[in-house]
Amino acid sequence: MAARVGSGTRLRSATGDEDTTQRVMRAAIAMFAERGFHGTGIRDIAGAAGLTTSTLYHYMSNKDDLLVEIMLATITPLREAAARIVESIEDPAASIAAIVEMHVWAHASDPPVMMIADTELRALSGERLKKVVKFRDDYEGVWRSVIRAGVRKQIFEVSQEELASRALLQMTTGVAHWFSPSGKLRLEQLCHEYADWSLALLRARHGKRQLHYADLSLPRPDHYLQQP
Amino acid sequence: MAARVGSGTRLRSATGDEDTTQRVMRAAIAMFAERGFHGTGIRDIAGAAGLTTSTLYHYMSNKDDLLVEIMLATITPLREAAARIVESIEDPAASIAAIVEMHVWAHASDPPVMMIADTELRALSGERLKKVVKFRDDYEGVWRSVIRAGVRKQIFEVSQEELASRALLQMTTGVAHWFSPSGKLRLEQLCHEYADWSLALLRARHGKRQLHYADLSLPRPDHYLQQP
DNA sequence: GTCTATATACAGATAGAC
DNA sequence: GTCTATCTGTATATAGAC
Repeated sequence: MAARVGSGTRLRSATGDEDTTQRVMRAAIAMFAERGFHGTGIRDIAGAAGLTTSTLYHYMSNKDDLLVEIMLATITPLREAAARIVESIEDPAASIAAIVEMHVWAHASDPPVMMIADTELRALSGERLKKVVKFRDDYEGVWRSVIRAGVRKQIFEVSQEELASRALLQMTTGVAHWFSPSGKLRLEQLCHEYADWSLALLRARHGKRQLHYADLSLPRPDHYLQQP
Repeated sequence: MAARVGSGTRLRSATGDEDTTQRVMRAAIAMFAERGFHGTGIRDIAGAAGLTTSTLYHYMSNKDDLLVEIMLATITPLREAAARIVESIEDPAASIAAIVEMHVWAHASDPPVMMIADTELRALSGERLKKVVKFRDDYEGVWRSVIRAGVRKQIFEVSQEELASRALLQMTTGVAHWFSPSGKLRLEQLCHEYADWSLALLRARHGKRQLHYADLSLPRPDHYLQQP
């Protein structure tokens, strides 16, 4: 049986045939990112995947579910990586730096899919919307709790913790809107820069000394994104 | 003659009758912000404005031009306010703080229209896109040049000036995506907070002393948005 | 699994009466 | 300036042959 997007199927099936499903996903991602969900027709997706519209419907249940699947497949790895980070790093300053680096890495590595997750929530409604929002809120909750922990331990100094976490999330998510790998900036350097700015914004310090990214020793930005 | 959106007409006509034009604009803004440009039908706009679709076309030339008009009317005041700020404030730290406050004020005061300007560029193409992008780039250019000036005078300390200006813009623009006036946070307090964070991110200092928002004395965040 | 053909609804936009 | 009626194209989705 083929892997069919929607209807609770997973991204990859164990019984072969997932190449086409993957091609459909990537085609939809490219089009949604460029023209938006409502700006993209079912014919556009089919054409980009090299299928007719009827054949396309063999690989997905409908356009809405395809979007949900794309979003969940996008947010889930971020959530898992964030969980691994808070599990393995105690210091809130190092944690938030690692989370920021992971987040920026993911957004710069695949801007189209991240842009969709960032901007197309409004195309959903009802149960579909609820499901995706829950995933996103869980993820953002990790950011908030790390910042709260840092404030409690007097490592960070911000009065509005939730506000600060939103500010950091928006700043870092924005990378997906302009980053292109051809740019002169190396990906790792980009991650370091944003992590350092995040520490500055939170006025991170150990004792009296202001904390910089260079004071920490973290694994590569994509370390926690890798499956264990 | 009525003020007709598109075809180079201005937002307000001198010959009465602009009430309906305004109502059309506000209706379109509300719908575009909620469902997106492509997710909004011409019938939705007409309905929200209390008109039939035919009558709607009496007040606009077409849907694309309506979007362009909304975007230009949104960006223009920001651009003008930013110009007034750099004209009247010499210190780059005070300038960037004032620009951030103005920007956040505008985005929190009217989230829907700012969200549209932020997310619906991809709905445009050709000449229309070029025109709006030029306006936006001009505005963002002011941020960059202020940051550059601060780095030159050794008031700011960032290695990637363009990157920093993008980070600040994205962080502050994000306010439009969640702010609701019913929140417990006062609007002015919000502006101060973001301005302070921006100074922290840029590692602003006068001499050896790190600069905080409280060290500056700026007019109210909306001061420069008012017409002279 | 893939196709041709098509059902059904809705999109943006206009004609022309009043 | 506003309406009713409608044109024309395209949208999502499906039926059913191969």
